Amino acid sequence: MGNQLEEKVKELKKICKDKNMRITDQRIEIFKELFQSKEHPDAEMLFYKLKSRIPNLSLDTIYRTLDTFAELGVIFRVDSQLQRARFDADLTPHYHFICTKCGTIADIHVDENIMLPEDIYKMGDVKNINLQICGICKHCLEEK
Amino acid sequence: MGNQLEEKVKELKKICKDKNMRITDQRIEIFKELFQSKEHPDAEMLFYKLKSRIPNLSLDTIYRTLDTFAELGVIFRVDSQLQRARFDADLTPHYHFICTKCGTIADIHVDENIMLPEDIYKMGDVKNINLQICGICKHCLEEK
DNA sequence: AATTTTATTAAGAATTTTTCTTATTAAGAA
DNA sequence: TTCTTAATAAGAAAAATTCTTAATAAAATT
Repeated sequence: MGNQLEEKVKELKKICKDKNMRITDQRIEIFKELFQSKEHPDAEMLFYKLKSRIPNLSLDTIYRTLDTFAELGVIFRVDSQLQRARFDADLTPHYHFICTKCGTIADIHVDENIMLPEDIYKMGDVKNINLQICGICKHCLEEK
Repeated sequence: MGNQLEEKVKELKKICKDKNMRITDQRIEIFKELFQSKEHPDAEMLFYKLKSRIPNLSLDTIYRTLDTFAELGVIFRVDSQLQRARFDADLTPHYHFICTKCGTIADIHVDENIMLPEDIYKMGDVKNINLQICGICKHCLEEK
């Protein structure tokens, strides 16, 4: 049970080692806290929870670490990594490819909306379905 | 061609009337600008473009109007309406139901990832797929 | 084990995005 | 035309995130 956590931490340590990243208390504790949480916490929630264990922890470290982890693919960011609110007046069924480098958003038009499990509608009153495919666009890939 | 815009503006005006909302120049021009744009603009991009047509336009009005339109379902917001970055260490295939009222995020686990059209992978280097179902959760619905 | 190198951190300032406050304006009703 | 009040402009304020700099500590080297 709790071994799953240890296993995951071990994995994380290996990834850090492989990437020549240092294994710090902050990194380990932030990961542990997030892994054990089921509430999809934000930086401040983690900060509050970890403050007792790491008294001089700074919020900036949490932001930085979460960014690093998300970049590594060790954790998932639930929010769209868009720094600003973006809008679209096109209401026909389509999704978005978001380039995380240049911020360009491209439409992916489809014949009809993806089929989703019925369970979704049991969660509450569904207002909209937002499918974002994040990555690096062709243009940015060529620049590299 | 350009008639599609006029048609859409007519629709918008009707919706405003039905909802006892005033039909202001600002609202019409913001909608027109967004509808004609294919770049999924943010508030500032719209502000810059509209400034010449409406010299004393304020950025606040744009934010307010876009919010109103999104609420009405007249436009779509591409970013997640999460005000803060939120994270998840669970990497098994699942999606998120986000309550736009209380901010709770609930997991929707699925057997496997949704099938997406191949076209997606032609857009660039896909890093992750983020499916957010937004709405009002059961708990909030009962409170009302 | 001690020393060195340098990545990471803490602290707080700064920046960025968005929202709020208040007086003014103008849409639509009377 | 006048009246009512929703919507706006302007700028202040708030909220979230990132940056700057000096200090710390991880891990490589001696």
